[in-house]
Amino acid sequence: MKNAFLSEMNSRGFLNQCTDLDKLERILNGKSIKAYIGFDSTAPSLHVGSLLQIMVLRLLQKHGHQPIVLLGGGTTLIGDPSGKDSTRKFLQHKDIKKNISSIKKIFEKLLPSKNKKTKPIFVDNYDWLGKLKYIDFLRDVGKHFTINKMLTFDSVKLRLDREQSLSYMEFNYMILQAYDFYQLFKDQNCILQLGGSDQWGNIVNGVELIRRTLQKEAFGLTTPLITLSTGAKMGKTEKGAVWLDKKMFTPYEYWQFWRNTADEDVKKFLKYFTEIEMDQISNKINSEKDINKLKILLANETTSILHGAKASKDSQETAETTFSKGGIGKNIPERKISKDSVVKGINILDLIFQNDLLSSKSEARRIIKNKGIKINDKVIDDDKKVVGINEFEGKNYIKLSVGKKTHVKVTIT
RNA sequence: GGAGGGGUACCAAAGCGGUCAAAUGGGGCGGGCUGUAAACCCGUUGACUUCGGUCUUCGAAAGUUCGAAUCUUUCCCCCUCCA
Repeated sequence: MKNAFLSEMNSRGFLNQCTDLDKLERILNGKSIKAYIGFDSTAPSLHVGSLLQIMVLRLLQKHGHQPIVLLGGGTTLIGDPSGKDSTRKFLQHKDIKKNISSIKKIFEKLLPSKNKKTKPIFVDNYDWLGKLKYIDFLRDVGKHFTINKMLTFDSVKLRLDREQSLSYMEFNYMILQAYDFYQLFKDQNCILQLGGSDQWGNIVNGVELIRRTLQKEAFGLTTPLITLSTGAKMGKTEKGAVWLDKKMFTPYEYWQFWRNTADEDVKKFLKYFTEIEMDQISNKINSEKDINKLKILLANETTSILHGAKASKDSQETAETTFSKGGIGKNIPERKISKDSVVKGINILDLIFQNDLLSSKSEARRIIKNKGIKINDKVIDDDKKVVGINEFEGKNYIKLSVGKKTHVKVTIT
């Protein structure tokens, strides 16, 4: 592959399917293009599940092309049935708008905007979808879609095969997404739509719509679906989603998430989620025998991309202090406790519960029984334990641990 | 429209008048081993508790009964077959 962008896409493992790779390559060799990816606005933040797409946009910028970030104010009102078993909850337009504005902030951190030629363009498809007239739309756009074909798309077929209901509203999703591409092609001269492999059907529909209505060629390219070695989907942990917004998921937690990558996934993730040059990655993989060092590298790089170099370094230091030295790192989540309660003494269950470390006292009791609760690394084996000034050992804080990985610093105020 | 089957905890699925806070499996959580992996092993998995118990839960509501996830009635939802 001669084109630098596509060849890096390829070597990083980002290429899944393309409508016409050879032709796209010829075009990319000749000029800079605009490409777009659409993002759902169902939540106030994106989570790591969208990170691969963002990495692709960064790569696009690195090679001199301009990304268009489509935040689906219109399509989120409808809900993409791709890969979903059931209709998701109905969102209100005002909530979607709020989501869009906070998601946008994340993109502003992740996509550099200094270079005029590659700075990201943000669009909201509500701007055009919201204005559509039903009859006109059916005549102009709807006539290009046959039900016969729509029924063959996975997003629809899977639902029907499993006999899960698919509303007429959702059934229209793919047409709206196709129309988005058409719109961006016409208005912005955007010739490429990127997306995850589950978006293939939606993307192809857009390419075809453009061909039929404008007699022009547009391209679609998808990235593979990432699955973890455990078979689970990326981005969700048992404790919830791994959010990119630091208010919802702190840099330290984010660092920990990557640090805890399964052995089998580390090399793959270095390619996907860091921007270390490919030859350096292979060097490191070959020379580094300690897989934990590679995990730290992964955590450092990913955290640095999202939260900045300092946050990444702090997180690493915190992890080192906390896990290797058994101390309290500076980025460890902090909790406050009033001087009063310390003097009076506070029951261990209340202490845990009040600090939101566990969702119930029963759970805390159980864990105490299993020797999972520690104060300053000493196991607490009595659920009636009263924590008082003694536990503070002359300092104004203690380390309170639940299990091996959750540690908080409780400070007297 | 007709005939049948079903809705049980995070998920799947058993229970079909008391011994049911509900078998079993998965998942989760805690511990052990290790490397803040994986695999494996042990424990645990509704809430509150003075550890005696108490309270809330088997689609929803009402009822029968000393006692209901289990029986009755009505309602809501899902599925299969026929038209």
